[in-house]
Amino acid sequence: MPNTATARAPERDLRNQILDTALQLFSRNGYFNTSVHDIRRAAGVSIGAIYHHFPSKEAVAAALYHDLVERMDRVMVDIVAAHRSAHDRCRAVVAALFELAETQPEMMSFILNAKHREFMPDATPICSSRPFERMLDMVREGIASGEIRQMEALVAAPSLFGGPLRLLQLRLDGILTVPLPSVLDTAWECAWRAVANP
Amino acid sequence: MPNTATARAPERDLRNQILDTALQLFSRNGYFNTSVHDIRRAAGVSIGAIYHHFPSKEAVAAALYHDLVERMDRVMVDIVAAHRSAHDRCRAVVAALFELAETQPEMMSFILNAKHREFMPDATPICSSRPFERMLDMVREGIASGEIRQMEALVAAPSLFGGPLRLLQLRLDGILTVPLPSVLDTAWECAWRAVANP
DNA sequence: GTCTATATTCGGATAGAC
DNA sequence: GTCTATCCGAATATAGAC
Repeated sequence: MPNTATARAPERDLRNQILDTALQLFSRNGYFNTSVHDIRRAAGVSIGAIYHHFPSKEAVAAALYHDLVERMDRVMVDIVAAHRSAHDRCRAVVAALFELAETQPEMMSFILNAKHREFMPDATPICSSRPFERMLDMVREGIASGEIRQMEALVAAPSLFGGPLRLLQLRLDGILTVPLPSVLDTAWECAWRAVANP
Repeated sequence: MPNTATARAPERDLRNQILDTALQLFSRNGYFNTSVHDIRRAAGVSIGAIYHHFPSKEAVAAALYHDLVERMDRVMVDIVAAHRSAHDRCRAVVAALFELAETQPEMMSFILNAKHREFMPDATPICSSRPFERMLDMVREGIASGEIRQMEALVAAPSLFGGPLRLLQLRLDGILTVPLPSVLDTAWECAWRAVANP
């Protein structure tokens, strides 16, 4: 039955097309300022198609959130595999975040700005998600190895990543007009000095 | 005419009562998850009273935003007047923010979390507001005086305040369970090391 | 100036054809 | 599986009494 093969590809394409469009609109206008009809129009699909693939508008946002967090997590896993020291791992994280913010600003905007508690039933703070947990683990190991000064990991982690993340926000908001990678060295030097063992 | 005196006080009370209630609901449930009827019920006033004092729900949020930014700005002005060096000023800012986050978490949550672009016509990024401009100015002066290392002020400022702000966020989200002032010394040491001239 | 009741718009979700 | 047309509830804002 060739129809299954021919049907499956567009089916998946359609779902991704809906998700891609929703990401753009959500990150640009916000979840509540985006109606399902807006998604329908921008994606060039029908309402029925959206409600065939997702049970509700909320589910679209939830699926999007899930996918993006998973992608972020894969980035973290790759970094842990590629580097050994806490210093190198954390620097790679900042570099990757900066790179992603330039190449996929909608994704970063959605993950960082979206208040998921506002449109998702299970109030999952973004900082409790797995990629952020992995960043916290990197810091913990850095403290254990002596690379990072002795202190609460819950204080060290935001002290290390808070600056770069804030900078990223400024970039997404259009306040910072130069590409993030061009300030990576300076930003990282500041971030690392904040917690490094002298 | 005594009625003007007796009427003016409750009139102003009512407006403030609406704003206080709106702040609580907005910061707890978000702007879009809060209906005017919710405000009406929680504030114990009528719909008519709300629409007498404000032309729209959006205007309630805008007035709230304006008031809170103004209060933040007064805090900054006082700090600038009370301290001389960039180090002391910036530390006082972080201390004040930590203190405010404990005593008035709704206010801080609204200012930091609310995506004002989503419900305010004039898309004013929070970082362009005057209190944040003043923080940037403190950093600029620190760079000029040599207290802070030579670098772009737009990189130094988030590097300095990003950590504390991130920590503040963790506290508001309930991830950090200890009061912020108890970690002020550690957090500030990290923040200042990030940018300080050695 | 404050209230109640109501109008109008709008968006999420469904039904049923194809 | 995808579409069009439609329903229903909710939320903002208004009208008009007191």
